[in-house]
Amino acid sequence: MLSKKAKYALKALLVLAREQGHGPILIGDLALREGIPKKFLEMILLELKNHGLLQSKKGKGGGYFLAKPAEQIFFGEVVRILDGPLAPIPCVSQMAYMTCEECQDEESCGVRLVMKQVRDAIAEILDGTSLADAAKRVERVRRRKHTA
Amino acid sequence: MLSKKAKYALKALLVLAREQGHGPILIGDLALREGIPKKFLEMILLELKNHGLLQSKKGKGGGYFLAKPAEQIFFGEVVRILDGPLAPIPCVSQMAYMTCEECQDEESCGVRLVMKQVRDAIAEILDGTSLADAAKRVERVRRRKHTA
DNA sequence: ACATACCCTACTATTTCTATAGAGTTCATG
DNA sequence: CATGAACTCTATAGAAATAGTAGGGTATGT
Repeated sequence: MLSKKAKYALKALLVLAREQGHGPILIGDLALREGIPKKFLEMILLELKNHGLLQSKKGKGGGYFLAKPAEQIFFGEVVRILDGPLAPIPCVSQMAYMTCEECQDEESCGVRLVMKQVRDAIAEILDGTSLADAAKRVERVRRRKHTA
Repeated sequence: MLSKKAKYALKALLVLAREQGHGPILIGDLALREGIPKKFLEMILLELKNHGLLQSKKGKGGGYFLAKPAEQIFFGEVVRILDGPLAPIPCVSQMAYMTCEECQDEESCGVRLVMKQVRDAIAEILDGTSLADAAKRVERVRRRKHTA
């Protein structure tokens, strides 16, 4: 399950991706535009900044902007920062592996075998999709809708 | 994230799948064998029974056994019973769809587009893997390990 | 009758999630 | 250099979910 934190983060990042190059954007604007509680979003963006995904400018004319091109920020990275490992179970996590205490033989655990497959499928999608990719797909949907 | 409940359930079911046809198995035996708190497992198995995956017999010589062939019980079903929808976000869930209140236009939401992909990938794996499938894979690993 | 073993409800402790509050810091501008 | 805009950071708090525990009830084989 994706937390609201991660969902809000991704929504805000997608706006920032779209507006990239047009100068900093206010937290308040992002919050208003995406229907996110402002104070909550403040915390989230700060965390993303501290992990190097965003940069900010204080004072008048300030705001947030992407620290790197939208092509280089992936969904997987964002989710890992805010929600932790992608793996559905710690014994198949790449970034936060932990054995199950109750497991007799991890290698031949049926649950683990299947959950490993799930982890890999999730990781392939989320680590293979950048903000730019998602933004492009959104554009395509919007255009199709508009034309129809 | 898979809850311990679902993990324990799947572990117990895999044992029952393996022992299918050899009569009922005691909760206590399952608990001991898989390192699961007995009372907790009791609750879990009951829930699975109430959803039609298991049958039971009371009194001496009693215990639990699968209600249908291991080929017809899928990981997806078990996880849905114990943890709810597979979808990482309610707006892409098949069984428990809910709109995000804050979303302006769901159809062109980038987060949703990507999470839909994730849901489908998870569902394909979990709804495509039966207890029998997993048991077979476990057997294969064990044999390989033994031979080597 | 009696022991065995599942059935069921309720409760509790801990943790996680979703925020909110409020004071502090930096910066542009007049 | 004062002022206000805007981000920074820590602490706190209420609600919900998670992971169990307790304890009695019910059916069954001998």
